[in-house]
Amino acid sequence: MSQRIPDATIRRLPAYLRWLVTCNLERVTSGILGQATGFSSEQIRKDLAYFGAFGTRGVGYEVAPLRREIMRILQLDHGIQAMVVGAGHLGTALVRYVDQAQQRDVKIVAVMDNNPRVIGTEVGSLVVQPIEAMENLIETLHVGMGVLTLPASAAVEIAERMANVGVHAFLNFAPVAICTGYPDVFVQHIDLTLEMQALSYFVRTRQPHPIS
Amino acid sequence: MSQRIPDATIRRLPAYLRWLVTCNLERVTSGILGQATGFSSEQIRKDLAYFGAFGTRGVGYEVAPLRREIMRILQLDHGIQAMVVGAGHLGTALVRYVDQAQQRDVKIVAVMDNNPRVIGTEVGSLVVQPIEAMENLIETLHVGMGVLTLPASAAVEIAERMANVGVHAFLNFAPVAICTGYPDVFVQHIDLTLEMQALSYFVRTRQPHPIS
DNA sequence: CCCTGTGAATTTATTCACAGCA
DNA sequence: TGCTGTGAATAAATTCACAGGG
Repeated sequence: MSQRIPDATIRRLPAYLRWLVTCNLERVTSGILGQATGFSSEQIRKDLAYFGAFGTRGVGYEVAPLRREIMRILQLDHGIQAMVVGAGHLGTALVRYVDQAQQRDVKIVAVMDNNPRVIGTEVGSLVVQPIEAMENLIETLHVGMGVLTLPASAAVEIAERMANVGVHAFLNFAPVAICTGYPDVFVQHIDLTLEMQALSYFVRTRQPHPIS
Repeated sequence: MSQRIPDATIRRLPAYLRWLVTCNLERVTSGILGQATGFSSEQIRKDLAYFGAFGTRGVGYEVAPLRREIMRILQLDHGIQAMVVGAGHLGTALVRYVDQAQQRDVKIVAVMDNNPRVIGTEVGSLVVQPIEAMENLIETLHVGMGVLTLPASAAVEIAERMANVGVHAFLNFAPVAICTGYPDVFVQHIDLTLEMQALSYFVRTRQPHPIS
């Protein structure tokens, strides 16, 4: 029954989940969910089947239990505390953005910086804390996720320090590869300028489309 | 010689490129480049081999020609103009972030919004323009890439309008699937809250690591 | 001997096709 | 009949293993 769930599936689950919490339906079919999220219906059925038979044949899936199950799988059912390190443009934007998205499952509980001019200023509902307090705050606030929005030069050292006190998961916006010595630390790298460069490959000739 | 270059390779090229422009070396081996960017050396050799034999056996790769070739592949050699639509937290942060990253290859040339209170304000070196001017600006500024940092409700319609006047590539931060009718439009979806949710799967038990 | 280039093997992911149940 | 669940087929990506040139 319980085989390993592929990474690709895990990365799709949050997209399903968001639609499920906003859809205002009691039941849904893989076709509808696929339409809404941009994946194929087979893919969705296969993904959902990894964690048991939730659908009823001929009908579809009950939204509420499906939603609960995805939250359980993603470990969102008891909430995750995240810490943003680096209160520059990106860091502050991220805090405010997540703040206003009203997420209850993943919550940003602290913003750190090492610039004395920034420490103490308000960002959304938080106050920027000095980097020296990092280890203590991670401990007391039960931080399980690190969001790195700082310069490449500092990112590696900070990640190492966070990993040392038990942070296993990172969202890294710094333009550098993070390699803590720990094998079970997971780093998701997002580099906005790299994304744009890769995208540029797909730009090709700039021609107005015929209205089909 | 010229078989199709896989998508996965294209997405890695920008990471190689960034290291190549900052490394201050004349030659580099696949091992060194791999160490620096976090990929395996075999992978790098395979990637680079897709666009011809650039290395010399026993020695490595000449940095300058390799750099030029990657830029050519990614179509970064003649520059790409991008337009950011939505001057909220994320949009403004993105503009300032890319501004200060001093990118010459992908350049943000315009920021649009529909809020009269925001139109006319400065964001980095740009002034926020009204959404009505979008089609005209895309034309006159030769915009080839759209960056969508606006609410889900507006994103689909805006993308459609942009595609109609020839924008083929989108970086979509809005929490919604973009489906223009056009098959050759490429949408890269980035959803920061979804990334954090997927990451939460990897948080598991929060235990300090033993210093190994 | 070192490091590239590349077929072959393997792993991973997606799509197909259809059996089975409401 | 409609939609799920799933093995089988296919495709894509990665890793292995080593031949071959400098």
